[in-house]
Amino acid sequence: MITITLPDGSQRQFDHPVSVLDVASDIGPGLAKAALAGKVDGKMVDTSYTVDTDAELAIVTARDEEGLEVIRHSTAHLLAQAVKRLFPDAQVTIGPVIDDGFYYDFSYPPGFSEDDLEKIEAEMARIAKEALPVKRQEMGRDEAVEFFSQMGEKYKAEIIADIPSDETLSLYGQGDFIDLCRGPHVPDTGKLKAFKLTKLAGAYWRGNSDNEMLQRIYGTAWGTPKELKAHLHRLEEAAKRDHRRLGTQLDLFHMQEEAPGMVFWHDHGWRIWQEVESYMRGRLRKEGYQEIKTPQIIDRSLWEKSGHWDKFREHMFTTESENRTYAVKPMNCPGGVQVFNRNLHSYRDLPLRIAEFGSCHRNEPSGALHGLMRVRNFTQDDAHIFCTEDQIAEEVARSHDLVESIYRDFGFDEIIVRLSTRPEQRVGDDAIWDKAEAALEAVLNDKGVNWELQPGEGAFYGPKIEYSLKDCLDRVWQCGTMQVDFSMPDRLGAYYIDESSERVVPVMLHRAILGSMERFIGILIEQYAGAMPVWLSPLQAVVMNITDRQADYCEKVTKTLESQGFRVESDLRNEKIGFKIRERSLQKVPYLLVIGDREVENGAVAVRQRDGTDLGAMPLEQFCALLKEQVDARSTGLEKNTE
RNA sequence: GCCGGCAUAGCUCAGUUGGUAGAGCAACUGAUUUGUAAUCAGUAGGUCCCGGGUUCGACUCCUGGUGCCGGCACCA
Repeated sequence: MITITLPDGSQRQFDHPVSVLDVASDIGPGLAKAALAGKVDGKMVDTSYTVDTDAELAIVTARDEEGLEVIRHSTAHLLAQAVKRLFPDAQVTIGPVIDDGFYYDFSYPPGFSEDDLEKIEAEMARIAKEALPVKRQEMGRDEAVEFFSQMGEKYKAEIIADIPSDETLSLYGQGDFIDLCRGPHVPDTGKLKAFKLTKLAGAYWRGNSDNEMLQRIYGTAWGTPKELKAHLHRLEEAAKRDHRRLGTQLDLFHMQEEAPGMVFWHDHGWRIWQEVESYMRGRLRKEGYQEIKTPQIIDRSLWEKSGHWDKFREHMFTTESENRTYAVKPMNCPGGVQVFNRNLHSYRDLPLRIAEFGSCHRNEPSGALHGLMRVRNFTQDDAHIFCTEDQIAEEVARSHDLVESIYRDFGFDEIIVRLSTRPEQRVGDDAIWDKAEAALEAVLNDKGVNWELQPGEGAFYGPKIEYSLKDCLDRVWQCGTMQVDFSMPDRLGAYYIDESSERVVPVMLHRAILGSMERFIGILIEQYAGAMPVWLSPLQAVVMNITDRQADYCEKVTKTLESQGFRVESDLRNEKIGFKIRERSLQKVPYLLVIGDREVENGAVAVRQRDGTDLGAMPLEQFCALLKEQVDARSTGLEKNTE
């Protein structure tokens, strides 16, 4: 007797071993049809899997997150099968599930074109219609290597050869196609009916740029056509928040061919920048930072000392003059250390926190550039904290709190925190790295932060904590960073005098909170879809008259608001009020003040909020107070975004 | 840098098999003085990304660049 316990706690008895599908059928024909896989005692299995002991079982359908994963994984196989049918010379490699979909990498030297995607997708639909049963079989490692080698699939064979020899592997076959896979998979290809190939890209074999470039095909897959459609619609909506599109629409900035990866900030964009910068400056002052400014171009010798010349020379902009070579600074730390070195420091001065809004130039690979997110000229809200080893934990903790508090002010709740540890190429011995990594990890754990480890991703001089945010398409961008550096101060001759009058090399913490001003503003724009919170809005209110009769009064209102430090404009054009409101709404101005004869008479302003809400007429003083409250609170949640 | 795409007016885009370009919005001018998301009329605006080539003729075809977009690699 076998007892199967279902998720709702109910039990079913069988006097013989049963497959997942049997159980589903036993429950009902609808479920049997919807069954994509099963979960037996927490483990995902095929519907054909046989249960021969008492177990907990859940039938997995397209409604479950796991079901969607199965669909996506199976659709990747479907893609591979279609490609093999149409391009027999293509070799398969790997095809994992990713957010909302999957991809599959093929080796196909002639390369695919965009047109090929359509053909492949059509072939996939055909195979799905054939409803080919998907069958699992097992094989020993060596046997599997032999199997795929004979098929001419050398990439598959190579992958399998890396698996320990005593492992048994599973293979999944459907019609004329077979692939190595852990599974589970849908019972037959007919279960796949809502997918779309989305993009074609190159990707290096095993992620290494020394290797061959493969052809990667991305796709998305869902349980129903309706879900697929909704997903595509979400992508369209997200594209409307793209900071590059909004940058043009809202006249914030532009870029042009003559200065690739560099930004021309327009008045409104620059107002956002200045507001962000002055806010940061205020926070830093309170945290006991000094602020400095260092030269844009510095002799090569300093970069040689710091080690950057050796490692990053290819990516530095250089210039020659009178037989000397200079580099446009790619980072601020060597300059910052010069300021530190200019004075003799006592241990009593530490920690010494020195900030700089430093404009850096890096000749990034052309393919890396991406709007404001990845540029060649960016300004870091950089700082270097010189301290003793004992002070590291405290300083890292303080910076961490500062990051969290500042991100909150900007309206970000979801921060991705990662710890990147020693890379292969590095300076400093392992004992030092041990200490530095432990220090960072300890702070994150103390703070109860949910963080993720990125082994080997640290800087060449030290490990780092990275604080990342997501853009409108959920792409992750690193913003803040905290790096422990035991090497640079020594290389650049920094020291302080300790209690016994000895010279000691300080530890240097590199940290940025926003990271790059450009990137952070890019993310802000996408976060708010261009409707910046009042305190950051380039224009906080526009005063508009209905007829010429109210022009003087409008000017007076504007002057009053300006004198209180608000960013305000009059719109006295001879246009209908509806037209002005439309235009300014599209500009996402938070408050529109409509002035007609009634308002003039009562010394009032009629206030319309960005989301369309009419707050009605109120005395000017009351509006001033409202605006002030918004600015002070850095309120972000008041309104919903409007298109 | 690598793979795949794209590049036409300030912006968003049309442009059929090669016959020297068009719309909407914006801009400018005039009329209109208007109460919460588009008043009407007129005018002007282009080295069709840049350089070579094929052709009687190239926005269109070929070729070499540049930039941008989507990925990969990179990211001090």
